[in-house]
Amino acid sequence: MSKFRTHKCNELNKQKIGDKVSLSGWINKKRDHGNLLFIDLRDNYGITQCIIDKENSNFKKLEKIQLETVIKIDGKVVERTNESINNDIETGEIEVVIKNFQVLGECKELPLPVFTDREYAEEIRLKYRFLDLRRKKIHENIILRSKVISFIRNEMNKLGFLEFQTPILTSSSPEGARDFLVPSRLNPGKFYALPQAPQQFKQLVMVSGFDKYFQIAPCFRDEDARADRSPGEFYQLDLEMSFVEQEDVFNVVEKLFVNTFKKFSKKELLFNKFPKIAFKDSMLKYGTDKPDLRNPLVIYDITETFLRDDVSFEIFKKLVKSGSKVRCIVTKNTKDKPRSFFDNIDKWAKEQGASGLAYFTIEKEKEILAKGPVGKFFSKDSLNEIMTKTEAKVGDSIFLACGKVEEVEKITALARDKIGKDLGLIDENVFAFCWIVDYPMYEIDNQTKKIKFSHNPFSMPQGDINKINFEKPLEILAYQYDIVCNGIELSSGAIRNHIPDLMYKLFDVVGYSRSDVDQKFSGMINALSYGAPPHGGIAPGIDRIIMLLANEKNIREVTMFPMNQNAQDLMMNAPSSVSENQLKELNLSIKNKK
RNA sequence: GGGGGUGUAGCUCAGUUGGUUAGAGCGAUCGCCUGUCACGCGAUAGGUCGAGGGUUCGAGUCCCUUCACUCCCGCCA
Repeated sequence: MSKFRTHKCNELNKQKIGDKVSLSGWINKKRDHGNLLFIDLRDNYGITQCIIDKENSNFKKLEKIQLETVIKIDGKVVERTNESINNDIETGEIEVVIKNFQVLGECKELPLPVFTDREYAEEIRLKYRFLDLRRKKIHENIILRSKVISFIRNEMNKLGFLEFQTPILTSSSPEGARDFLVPSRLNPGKFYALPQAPQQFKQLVMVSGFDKYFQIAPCFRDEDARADRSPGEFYQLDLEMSFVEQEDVFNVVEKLFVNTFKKFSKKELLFNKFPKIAFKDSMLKYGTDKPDLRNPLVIYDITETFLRDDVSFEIFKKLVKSGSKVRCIVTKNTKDKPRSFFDNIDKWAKEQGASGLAYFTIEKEKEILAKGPVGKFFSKDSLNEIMTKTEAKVGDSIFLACGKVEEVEKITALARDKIGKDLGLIDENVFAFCWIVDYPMYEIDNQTKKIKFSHNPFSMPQGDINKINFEKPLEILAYQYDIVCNGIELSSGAIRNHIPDLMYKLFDVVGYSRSDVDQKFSGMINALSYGAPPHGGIAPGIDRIIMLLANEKNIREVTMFPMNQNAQDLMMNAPSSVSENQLKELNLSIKNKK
């Protein structure tokens, strides 16, 4: 028997009435009636109400004890009267009459309350994370995280995947995010980099003949944080398979997701078979490559209508002539919405940095006409054209944006979310998964105007590899895919290019010479030259999966010890200064101390 | 790097048009209370109004600068 307890705080019930028991835990709450004291004792498993009265010599001491003190109590289980049963807790039919108690861990005055559902400032939560983590919701989130990871691990094992660890200290890679660097003591002036993902290693695992690999892999990227993006580090379910095509990866991952989400959430899956949307179509219909498919709104391109002579919307017409696009969103049956509904959206769009959203409502009097600030610019025939293109009906409204393709995609994507939410079109009780496929191999870098890899440089281009037209690189598609759920990008993956010659040609397009490639990716390119199997994989983000399952909007709510937005750990005081001696050993000196 | 929001007691927040000694709830301390489960009642302590500067007879409130936290843009193959 344990020195500290005979039962956990969720275990006692009517069957145990009369038993002498010991419990250990935190004092969650006290209710002091002067001559009678209730103590809610909490541990990881639950809460048990303990009770003591003034007849007991321990009464005065317990009355004074701080909340969150860790104590052990010895006592007897007694039945509660019918009126005093508490159905909110598992042990609500009984209580423990305290005989003796012992303080196991004292508690100073609390900097933040543990027993409350109230939200409080992030800063104090992070500094006292160990207290914050005692609170119900986040405590449960972290337990959920453990269970999900354990479930995934088990599923992967069942599917024949082998779990391997790959190095944490590795080399800096020229592509992608900013690296975290670690100075090498034994190699002065040189640095390791923490892996942004075990990308090259997992491919090497395939070349090494292990066939199916996975890992709950820590990934490190020195980029700025967002609500759904931890600064610094996060976890991926990294996986890779040999002798597979895109569909084979899809089948494995889709099953895994369906099983995981059905097991850990009450929400319905909108699609058991995830729809596949080509990148190009997604950009057109949703303005983004991470569409929220819970939202029924769709974006239409009606640029051509603005070339008509009977459309007199001169601002847009002028822009269209200089290459701009007009995209629109149709809202069903909104003709009776108040003017403020439309104006709010226009105002909101301006706050997003767009020039606003024009709108009109289609009505029918003698004939079809458009009402609203820009309605007068449209003829009957032009409206009919728009109605055909967009399947809009009388009574529907149309929100219009005009601009360069990227601008118009961005604002319509945001507007689609905004209008969907405003109109209550989004079902919060479903998960809508989809695959985004057929990513382009390359894109134009907006800053440098040069061509660059749009995703992973190791992806396999689509089509006959002997007939790829390297003269038109922007037209080359890759076997590159993402999983998106409810507008959140959960994973991206690819079938890899395992053919060195092809790799050189693809890198040549972005200006890497053969020797550049040999140098920067020596491990990879060398390995691919010694008999590499065709292979591919994907890497779903664990933290975001847990976010969805826990119904949280912020990744810190599912991360045990997160850093703040400035990548500082307020509890451990990281990052911190180091001694001169440490710097000296590493051959480093700090240039500007501030 | 840029934009928005927030910053008042240990915690969560209120504080009107610039006007007396800056308030409430929770927590803390002290007292009362034997059936609560957000127990109740009474009292006490607790404040660099994030910091600095300015306007003013007078600033928590207005202006400027700055710091911290947060959300977004950039960034994240």
